[in-house]
Amino acid sequence: MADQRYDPKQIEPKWQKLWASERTWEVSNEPIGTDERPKSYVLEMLPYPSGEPHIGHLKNYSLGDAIAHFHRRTGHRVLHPMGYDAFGLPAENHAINTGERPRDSTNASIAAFRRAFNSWGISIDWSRELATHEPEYYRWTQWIFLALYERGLAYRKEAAVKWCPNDQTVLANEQVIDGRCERCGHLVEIRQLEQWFFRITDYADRLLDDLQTIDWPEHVTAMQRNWIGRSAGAEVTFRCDEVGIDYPVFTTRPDTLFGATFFVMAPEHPDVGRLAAGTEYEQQVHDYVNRALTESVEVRGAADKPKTGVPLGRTVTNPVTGEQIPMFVADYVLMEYGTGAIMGVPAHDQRDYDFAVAFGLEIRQVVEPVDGEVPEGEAFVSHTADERLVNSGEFSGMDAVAGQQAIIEWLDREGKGHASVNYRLRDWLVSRQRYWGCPIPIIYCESCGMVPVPESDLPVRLPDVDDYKPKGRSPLAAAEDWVNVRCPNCKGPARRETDTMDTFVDSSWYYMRYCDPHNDKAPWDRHVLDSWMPVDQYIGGVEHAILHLMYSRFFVKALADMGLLGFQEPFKALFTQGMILGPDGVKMSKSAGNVISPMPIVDRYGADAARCYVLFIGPPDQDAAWSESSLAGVHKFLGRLWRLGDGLSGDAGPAEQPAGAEGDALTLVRKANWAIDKVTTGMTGRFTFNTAIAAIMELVNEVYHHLDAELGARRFAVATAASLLFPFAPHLGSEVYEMVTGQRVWEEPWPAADASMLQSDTFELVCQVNGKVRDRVIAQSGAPRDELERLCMATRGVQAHVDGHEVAKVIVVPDKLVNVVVR
RNA sequence: GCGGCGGUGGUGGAACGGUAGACACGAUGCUCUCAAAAGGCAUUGUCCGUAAGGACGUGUGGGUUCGAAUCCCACCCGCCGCACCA
Repeated sequence: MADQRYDPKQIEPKWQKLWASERTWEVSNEPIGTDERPKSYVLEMLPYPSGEPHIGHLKNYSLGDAIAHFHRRTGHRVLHPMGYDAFGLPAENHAINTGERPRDSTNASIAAFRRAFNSWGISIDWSRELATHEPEYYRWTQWIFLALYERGLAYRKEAAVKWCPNDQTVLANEQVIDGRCERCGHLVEIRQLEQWFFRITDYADRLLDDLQTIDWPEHVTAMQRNWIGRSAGAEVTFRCDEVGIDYPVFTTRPDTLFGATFFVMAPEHPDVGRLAAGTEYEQQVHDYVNRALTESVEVRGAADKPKTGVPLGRTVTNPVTGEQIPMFVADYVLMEYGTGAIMGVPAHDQRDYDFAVAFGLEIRQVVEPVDGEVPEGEAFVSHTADERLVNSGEFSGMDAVAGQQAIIEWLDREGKGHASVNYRLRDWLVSRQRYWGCPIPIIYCESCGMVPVPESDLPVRLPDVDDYKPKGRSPLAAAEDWVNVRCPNCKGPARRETDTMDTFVDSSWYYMRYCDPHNDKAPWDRHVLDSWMPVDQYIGGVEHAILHLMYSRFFVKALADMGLLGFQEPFKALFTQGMILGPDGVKMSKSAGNVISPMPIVDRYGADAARCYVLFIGPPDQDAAWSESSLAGVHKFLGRLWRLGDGLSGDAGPAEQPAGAEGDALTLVRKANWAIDKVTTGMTGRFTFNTAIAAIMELVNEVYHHLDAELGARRFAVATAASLLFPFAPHLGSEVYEMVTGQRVWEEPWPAADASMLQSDTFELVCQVNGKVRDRVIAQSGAPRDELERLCMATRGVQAHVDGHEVAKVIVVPDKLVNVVVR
């Protein structure tokens, strides 16, 4: 072979320049003439520009780019854009620490990402690039906020909200992990504050039901189902005659209503003080409530916390038994779920059981298994049709499922309750007391009250400030020139809203802006939007399973209801990539000291090797540890392909499959077609790029083993390898394809496997005795069953194990194996 | 506790119910070379055996089947999400 070497530093910039100057990956919103190719929108989650890109970005965009290239070459008009999720706390904290303005550090990081994407050769339509911190973008974020506001989907309300004392801002429920701030890890406090919310709970049912219409990984839809937390049951009214008030409770087990022997309210319930007033427990209740309110989210929420509580000194009426049952206040009841009060059914709820034991309350069994025992010392919580109601008046004897229905109907007739559904999902808290975010376009007027900024005044620009330090209110509040405005209505003195939006608002619609990125009349033209959306393949990390992916679904549904778009789901298919762990198998982090940066890797081995390696490392949806030696192996493989191409470069010609190939040539032609089939299958569905690349390696190995095969066959095999490799290693794929054929590989259609070449004339017949392989023999493809049986029985290995035994049965699987069953 | 995912050589991982371990890393040997780098070729699940060959092997225990890593049941272990949600 020639003594030249594969040199990515020569090859990669050459192709990058060509693609940039020819704007190869740009796609028009108005296809010219007779372009009737189907559209395909391939999108990776946009990066958050903070510092330099890391190895996870390389994997994310290598995955998406491979899919985009495959779709292009299989006849699609592919939209594959890029942008930056530019607002956010890290840039602001960086500013507090260093004094560097968020805008400057963010723009520097964006430049680093742009450089990286170019040096990796990602096929991006750069004409659609956007960043969420630019007024041209956030003008429309504000516009959407106001559209939600007009329809009552954005509202301001005082509520008990989660507050991070370190970041000095409120957080959405979704941003609190185990009682701690997801960003900084500080314990979160509860504060009673007036804040902005989006009414996502209005969409709970649709967000749940429509999960069935999208092709997402099971674990992600499961997480969303879980998070929405829909429970069906009943609302049942318990009346407190002493004060003359009805207290509804929510229960998923109305069939156990006859077993409700006490009643519990959350410490935050507004009636707790009034109910206890004048009773012997007044002081105790007061103290208990105060203590509960000051407890941290983490302590209060601990599942194994012993049950505590205080009697209220009052009773309510159990609506089915008519009994007076005692009322309590206890912190295991949460104000934010259901009605903030529960019926206590100790026999059939473990928490109620624990409470009843602690307070010596009656435990009354009202459901029993048809056969089997009720467990001792714990609640019997099972709920199936194999269980019967007992001690339940007219409902006794019914099975638990039917009994539940019957009791709901009875409650409905008597006006004491009705079927009801509850959700765990809370409304999305979107306001933040921080600087580096999209300003909320609302003005507070002394006489007109809350006034939306008129559309003609958008965007409300984020002003420059000098002090980013959080002080419990937005740093914007100090920008007096900006804050003080005239009321758009009455022209009187007014003040701007100084909170900014959660950055998840920005990223809830960016994928739509890509479709019509330069529109300055509207966030998008609906016809253009509907022609590209929904995203056909979305690719990103699983860490957004709930936050970004649910907020975006909510946005699309809300905007669809306004007639602004004509689809119900933003992301038709989702792929969640696994993480790349450090060489030690531990998640990469500065503290673990195991961070692998993509830039030196690309510099040393080339972008193609880096891209192929992160795809070859394992199934792309699974985590995998970094291995430099495996990366070197991939680099070696690329060099092997390059040398084959180099060797054929003097004989460049069409890469057609040679007709009538025989011997070595036929072997190569078959292997090439086998690889086409393998790679094509791997590109669809599960994205098994690791095995696709392995198939190309096999093809390349096969060429090395048949270097004497005739030129046409070698050229076909090498060109095919380059063509198949192109989505993973676009520079080398282009280089080798050009060396061998003189053509541009990305302008070639994706190769189609020749079905007649996928099967050979003969095959190796596996000969088993009692399911164990005892021999192998070459047989003609398509040979009849009796012929295969005869061949198998004649082998030495089979005879040795059949000898002296009675043949009970022979199983023949044509073109595969024969299994002789002996006794 | 609820929901989801996983457990295969020294390592990463392959395997429509049909040859377990493709491909790659690592290791060993050979080769090219004055030499090295780089390359090429070969071997490589474990155990017994010089070999032919055999036995054992996909977390554990059962089951279905001519045949199970794959399907079913019961467990064990690990990871992820949710969780005093009534």
